[in-house]
Amino acid sequence: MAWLKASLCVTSRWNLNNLETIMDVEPVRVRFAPSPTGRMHLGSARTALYPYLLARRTGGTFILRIEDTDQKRFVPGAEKELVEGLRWLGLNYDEGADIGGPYGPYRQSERREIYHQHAWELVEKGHAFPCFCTSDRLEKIRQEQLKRKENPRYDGTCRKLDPDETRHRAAAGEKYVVRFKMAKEGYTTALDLLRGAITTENQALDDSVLLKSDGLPTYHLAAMVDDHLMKITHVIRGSEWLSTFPLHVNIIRAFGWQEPVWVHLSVFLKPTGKGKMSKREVAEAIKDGHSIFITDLRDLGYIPEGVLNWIVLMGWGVSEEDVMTLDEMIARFDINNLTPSPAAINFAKLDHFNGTHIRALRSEDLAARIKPYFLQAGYRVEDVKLLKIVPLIRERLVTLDDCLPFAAWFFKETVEPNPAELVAKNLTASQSADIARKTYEILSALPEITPELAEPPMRALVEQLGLSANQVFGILRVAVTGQSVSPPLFESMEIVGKKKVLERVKRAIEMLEKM
RNA sequence: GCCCCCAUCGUCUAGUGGACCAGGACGCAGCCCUUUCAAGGCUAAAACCGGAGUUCGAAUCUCCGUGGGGGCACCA
Repeated sequence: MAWLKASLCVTSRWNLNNLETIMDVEPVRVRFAPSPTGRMHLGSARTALYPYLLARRTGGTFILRIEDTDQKRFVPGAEKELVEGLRWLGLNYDEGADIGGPYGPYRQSERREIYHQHAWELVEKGHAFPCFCTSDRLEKIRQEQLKRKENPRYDGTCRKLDPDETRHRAAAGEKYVVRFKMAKEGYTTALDLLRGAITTENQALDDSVLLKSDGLPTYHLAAMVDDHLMKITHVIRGSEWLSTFPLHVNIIRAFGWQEPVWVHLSVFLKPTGKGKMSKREVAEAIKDGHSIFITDLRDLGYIPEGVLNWIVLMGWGVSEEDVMTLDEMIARFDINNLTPSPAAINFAKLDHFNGTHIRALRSEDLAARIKPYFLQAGYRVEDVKLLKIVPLIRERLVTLDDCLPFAAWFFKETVEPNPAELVAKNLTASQSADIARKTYEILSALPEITPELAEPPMRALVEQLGLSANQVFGILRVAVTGQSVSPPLFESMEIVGKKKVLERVKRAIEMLEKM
């Protein structure tokens, strides 16, 4: 076990000031191995992110392997969504189901022969046995055991069968599964990087099925075989595998293989911290503009930088600066600093990180990212104009689609102010109309409308009328933008242009006069 | 029921026996800035699950409770 302990000290504790001087010892080979049985959610994204970071940190290899050995639960579009999600997040893999690699195939359904061979290797070695028990019989004894308040487990019937007899029955075409022959006595100790040694009594372990009667392997066999064949050095997976961890270690030892470093990640809990999110709660989150699904998050206007920063910190703590790009995460990541405790999802924090990363985007970048939202809403978008708008709305966006309420009006020929909103606070409609007329005079006298030219005379007007800037500018804002909340007024008017601004003020005057 | 894992502000976390009357972040509250909405700045409130041990000294180590999570399939 000494070698394992030594290999656990992969990195030293990082220090902000000498990041560059710290080098990890060995390039790792790590994998993200989802099963295409559902949608890609936050948990999957994080179980992909950590190995990705470790791979990039150590100059290693990140692999995507598809674990599709359950034909019953297979969901057609799932693999596509997985790949799409990873690409969107920027977690590019070096070897994988759709791109190949030296250890392929990377889709388990295409490796059937390999598992069959390995299952029988274990049988020949005396570590596994073919089992001919029917599901009906198994179910019956399970019920009986439950009735007797015993733990349901395989009763060992076929374990006692003569090896030659079983070989012949199997060869003759009789349906069978291959079960692992678990030691009946002693203990199994397995080492998890985050939790230390985990010891289990062997008698608590079952003779688990390795190869199903349809010829496909269970996870237990397939994952162990593939991790070995694909030379995986660190297995980073969800804590749902903790209970079968001893089994897996036993399988690897039965083959006589070297163990990888094991890291079992915690689960994500619902926002209250009590339990996992239910179907209903997932649906409610979506109504609220949030989601646990990666492609939903994308469609909701979240950016990969924000999502990544959010999930990377659910299970990994940094003491000070916590806003990071993917590259910064790579530079700072230390697998030894992951936390083993479950984390509650906090969407408010996602909003915070998303807004923060949006603000950090270069104007051209942000413009390119929000342009589709305007297009989709049916607006004609001129890039030059869009680029001028971006600095005005940048710090107001929490999600990309917030660009619509703030800036869609820029692309409209005319705006439709709500007459009631045109009336300034604590003033009458006719008083407001009067202010609007004075505003019109000031603005029309200007050669063009820029903040430098327009703001001083407008401030003077506010002063002269003895009103608040809020009252005077408010009328103008609603008149020009058609809404009471907008980007900064004078900068906005500059983009709209003098001609349109005057048209709109004129229209507002008319509306106010009619009230 | 049995097995395994986890436990620091409401939430994510820092903390690896003395540097901790516990640090950062989100959120919340107040103030400043301010043409709306934001952003930004400042300030505040807010935690070591409980009980026994070990030790000169415990958030940190051990045990027992309690709470939470995961598993007990020819699912992953």
